[in-house]
Amino acid sequence: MTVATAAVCHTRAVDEPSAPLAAPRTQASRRKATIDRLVDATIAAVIEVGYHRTSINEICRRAGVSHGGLFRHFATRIDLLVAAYEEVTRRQIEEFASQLHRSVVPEADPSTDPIRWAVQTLSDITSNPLNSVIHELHSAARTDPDLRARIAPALWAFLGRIRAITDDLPFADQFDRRRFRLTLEVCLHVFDSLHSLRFLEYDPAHDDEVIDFAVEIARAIRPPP
Amino acid sequence: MTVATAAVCHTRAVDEPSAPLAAPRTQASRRKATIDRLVDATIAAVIEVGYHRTSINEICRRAGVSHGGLFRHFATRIDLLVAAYEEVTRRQIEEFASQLHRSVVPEADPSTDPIRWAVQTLSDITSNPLNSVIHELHSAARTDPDLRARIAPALWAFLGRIRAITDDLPFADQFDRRRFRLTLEVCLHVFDSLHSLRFLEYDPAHDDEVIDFAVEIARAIRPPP
DNA sequence: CTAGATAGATAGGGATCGGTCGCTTTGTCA
DNA sequence: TGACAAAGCGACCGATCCCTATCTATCTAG
Repeated sequence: MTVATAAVCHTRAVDEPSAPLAAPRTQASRRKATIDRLVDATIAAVIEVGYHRTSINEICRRAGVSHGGLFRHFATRIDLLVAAYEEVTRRQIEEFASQLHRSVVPEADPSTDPIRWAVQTLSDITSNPLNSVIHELHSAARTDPDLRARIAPALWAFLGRIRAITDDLPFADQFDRRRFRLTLEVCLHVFDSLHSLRFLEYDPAHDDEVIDFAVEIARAIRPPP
Repeated sequence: MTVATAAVCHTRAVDEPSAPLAAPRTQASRRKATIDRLVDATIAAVIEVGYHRTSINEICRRAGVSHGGLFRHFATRIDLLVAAYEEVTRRQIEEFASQLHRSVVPEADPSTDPIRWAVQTLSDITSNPLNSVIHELHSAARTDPDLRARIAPALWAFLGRIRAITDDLPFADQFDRRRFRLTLEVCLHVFDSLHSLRFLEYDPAHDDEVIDFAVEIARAIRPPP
């Protein structure tokens, strides 16, 4: 055990005995921990109060970091919001791939229709609160050329990864490629738009109705002409 | 001719001889003209700079009205933005009904497929810049309970009018009611979401591809089971 | 152990925010 | 025509915005 480790253990034992990793020990870990807290706080703030109310103050308050500390790691507010956007797309891709994977592993319920599973997964992903971060930044980017230029590459990468994942779906070869891709795009647009109106009224029954209808569309479109 | 009218005519003849109605003559028309200018300026500002940059200053500058003049007619910024939202939904409904109507009047090209016409109309309406005002306010309303409470009734009325118009489409009875409504809802969601990503890249060819696919879906769904 | 570098905190600058308050200009009505 | 009301104006308010400059605390390296 190094001296530094011993010192940290001592401090923890006195101040907060059961707190996990109260103080990082190296500059690098201190830096990473602060950046992670700032990005997490930014994501939470955009979800809860929206893009234009996610101010430096709001982020610092949530992250427990001072103004000076924030600007040590991010030169501008937009830099931090772009980092949050990239982190959100990364998490969404991870969740999407992970959830889709569950339908093809041997333990999956064999009675599950893979098309329905995929549609349900698209609905789940777009109804994730993280998705509203993406929507908020897209909405802001429409009228902010700087922000638009910053998130465009991340958005293209995001769409590319979605396509790569969906093109590998086991039932893809039951469609012709054009119809398959368009069907998936339609589903994504429908759920994206449908769930962005949840602020008005959340009707799970209607969600299910739309999911059923999307499955019906996919089946009706499936046979090549 | 009253004295006031004579004065106005005189001023117009000197300053801008051909300008239409440079100065309203009654309190009521002055009031209406100012309110209209403020609402128009608000709509234009939201389209061009977005919801959160549509400040009192920005609106007054565009409308040629002072701060004091604005607050004479709208108690808060949100009041004005709600008025702009209602005006936009009114214009969109008007445009929607008018454009749909053109496909059923005798002068319409008889070779036009009414389903394709309706789908194209949905795409046109959602790609109208006015639609971004609706999107901006929905996005802001998600995290602003006051705004949400104010625009919710207008949104419900808007959706109700869309449904009333589409339920009267001449080919509605070729579908069963549930599939017909869901198909229209799917189209609206798809075009809404698709066009909200135009800030990234505008690809008319892809728009056409999606329109073709929407028509294909409608035809595949049409026959009752 | 110490000198230098990195991380974090605090105060405040310059600009803009939504909104108020007197004031002037314009229209109304007896 | 003159008193009153409505419409319009712009200075000003406190709050908040993003960001910087300066200082202290912590970590690294020789």
